[in-house]
Amino acid sequence: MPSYDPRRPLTLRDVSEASGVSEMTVSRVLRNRGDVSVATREKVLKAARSLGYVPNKIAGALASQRVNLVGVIIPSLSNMVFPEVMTGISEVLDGTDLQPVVGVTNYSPDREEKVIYEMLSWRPSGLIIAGLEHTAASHAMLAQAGVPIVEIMDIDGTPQDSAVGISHRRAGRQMASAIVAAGYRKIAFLGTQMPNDHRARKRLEGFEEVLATHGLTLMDQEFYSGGSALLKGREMTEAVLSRSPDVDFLYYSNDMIGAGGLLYCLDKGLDVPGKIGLAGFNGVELLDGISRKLATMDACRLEIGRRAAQMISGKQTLGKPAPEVIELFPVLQPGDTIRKG
Amino acid sequence: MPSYDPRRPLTLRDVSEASGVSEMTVSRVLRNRGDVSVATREKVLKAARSLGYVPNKIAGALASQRVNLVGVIIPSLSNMVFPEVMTGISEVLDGTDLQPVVGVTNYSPDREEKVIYEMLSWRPSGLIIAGLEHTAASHAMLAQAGVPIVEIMDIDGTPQDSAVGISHRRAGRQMASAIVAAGYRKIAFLGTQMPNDHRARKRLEGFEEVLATHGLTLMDQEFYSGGSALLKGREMTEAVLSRSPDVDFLYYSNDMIGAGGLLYCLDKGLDVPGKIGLAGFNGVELLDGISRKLATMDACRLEIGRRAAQMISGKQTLGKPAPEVIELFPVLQPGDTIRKG
DNA sequence: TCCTAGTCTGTTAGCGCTATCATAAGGCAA
DNA sequence: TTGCCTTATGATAGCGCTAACAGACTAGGA
Repeated sequence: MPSYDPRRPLTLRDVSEASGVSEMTVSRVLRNRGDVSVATREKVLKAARSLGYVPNKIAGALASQRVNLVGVIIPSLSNMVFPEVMTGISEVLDGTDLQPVVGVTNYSPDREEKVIYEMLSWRPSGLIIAGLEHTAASHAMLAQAGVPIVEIMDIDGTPQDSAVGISHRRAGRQMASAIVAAGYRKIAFLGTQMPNDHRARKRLEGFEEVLATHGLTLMDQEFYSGGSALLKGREMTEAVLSRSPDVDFLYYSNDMIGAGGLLYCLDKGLDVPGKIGLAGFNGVELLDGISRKLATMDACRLEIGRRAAQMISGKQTLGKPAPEVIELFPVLQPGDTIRKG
Repeated sequence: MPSYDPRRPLTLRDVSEASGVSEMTVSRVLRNRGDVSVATREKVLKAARSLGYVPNKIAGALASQRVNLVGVIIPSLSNMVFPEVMTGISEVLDGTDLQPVVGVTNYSPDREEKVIYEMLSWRPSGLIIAGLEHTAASHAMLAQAGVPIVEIMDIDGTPQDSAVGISHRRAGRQMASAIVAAGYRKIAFLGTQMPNDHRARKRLEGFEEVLATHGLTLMDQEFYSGGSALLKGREMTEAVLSRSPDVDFLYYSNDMIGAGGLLYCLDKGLDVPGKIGLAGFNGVELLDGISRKLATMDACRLEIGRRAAQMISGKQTLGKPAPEVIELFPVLQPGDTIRKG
């Protein structure tokens, strides 16, 4: 057991003195860089271990001008979508020397601005950020950051630098086409009351666009914010069905509220998908345990995370990274809640 | 718009030159520290803004020996429990100048060791870490870190420094008592196959302890790992019920699989809670939308997060922090799946 | 007048590392 | 032997900021 004063933090110098070599050599051993003889290496490692030395990355980063951190800025951790993106990112970064650091904005542009500022002040090697819509100040910071920026989830717009995502507008259109093709006509939308959830908004826009080409409009709409999504889905569904009893399709902005609605319909003994159809969005695996499978579209979250991480880690080595936009294509999963054509 | 070479990152010196004052004064303005005349302050802020300067916290942290980061080390983000802890932590830290940084261990002790090392190498102001069980090396690092450490979720054991949590053993005992009191006797356990989920293990130990005092043992057990929890709950329940048809109670290690089991029982038209009772653990609000409410115990996650953050931020100011252990007491929520006494 | 106190700004010296170059020691061909 | 390369280690000079102190100036009391 080492005897040291815990109030004086250990530095390279302590390890250097304990092992009888210069600080530089200790640094080389600890980073596996440069030629060090086997004997010296062992000696240093032994000393470092017995002291319980943990290198100070603050100092290391300042000296080397390199920080092995990748900032990841997302709106929320509590719905199931972003943890899965994180999984994809971690999966890829685990094979590099980069580390993700998460910042959460709660769908607030102001908060996003602060998080970007905070992140950039640590001079990360790259930034992965959800969405294409940011405040003017945020855009300015991203533009001047001097590191690769990858905007994820959405590609309906102009990326700052690179982007990986799906077209939510197209996703909305696809779902509308499928619903109309299945013969549903009296369609209601149930979604979040979030002015800053641009992706949900774009899906709805695409959705209504297609309805319009068929001479249709939404028969009813219902919005919520906060609370347990499953429960909200149930409540909203009840509200819509009592207000507009002849609705024959419920389009939800996400799978969680869709599942709540589905459970409600099943409880009420409604004929799903005969008399009434339902669809959500996201492909939340979590919900696989429900007896009837909700129609949905996979948002390619895992793949988006992977690609984004690859872009950042790939650009590490190169000098002048070329902006790149990758579009992924979600697949409609009709499940058991849309009538078969 | 500023015209600058994006390859040369901005420093305090650039702002200093642009505004005609010393770097020190710029630093003071940007940190709101010390006396600076209003005129100078404006001048500096204007220059900083127009250049798009973002301070370099790496250098600042090294110089001031202070890092406004709190490391939060948790096993997973994909079940609902830790995001809620994070919410509690953020809620409190938002009122301070501290910032949480998350590390995820995936329930692996080795990975936890690496994450601790990585975190400590950034010299955070404090560390919040889930659980009391760590590798020897992890314990050594925590002991020598020289910053406040708060172990959360669990208090059945000896904390390194401070701790906030519940007694999972007691929680298991409470649930067993309630189940036995309601007259159930043929009890099965369904849980995760994770040797490192110590909290689930402790709950089961407490549970079996009480059964034993009533001359009972578990009639059947079923374990799973990975996959959609809701679906696994369904499958495991089916397996148990077909293997042990006269089981009259299903105790799940978490609410998600419990909910899967509940949906299965309801689909099969079983008499819940008459013929068969169910209970989970966690108080996952997410599941409120299911028509029948699963018996559970709230794990006080939000409160744990809040308290832990308070302990860290409180210890910021004081010199020698006193270790502190806070026990919270979960409340049994009988829901609709345990017979009324 | 001096002296003190208060307000503002600048100078100096690091923080704990790493890049870079310098040096020392050994090996080996000519 | 010389010369030159290779391997192993050390010395020096920062990285971009901030703590701590030093100074310049103003105001006001004796």
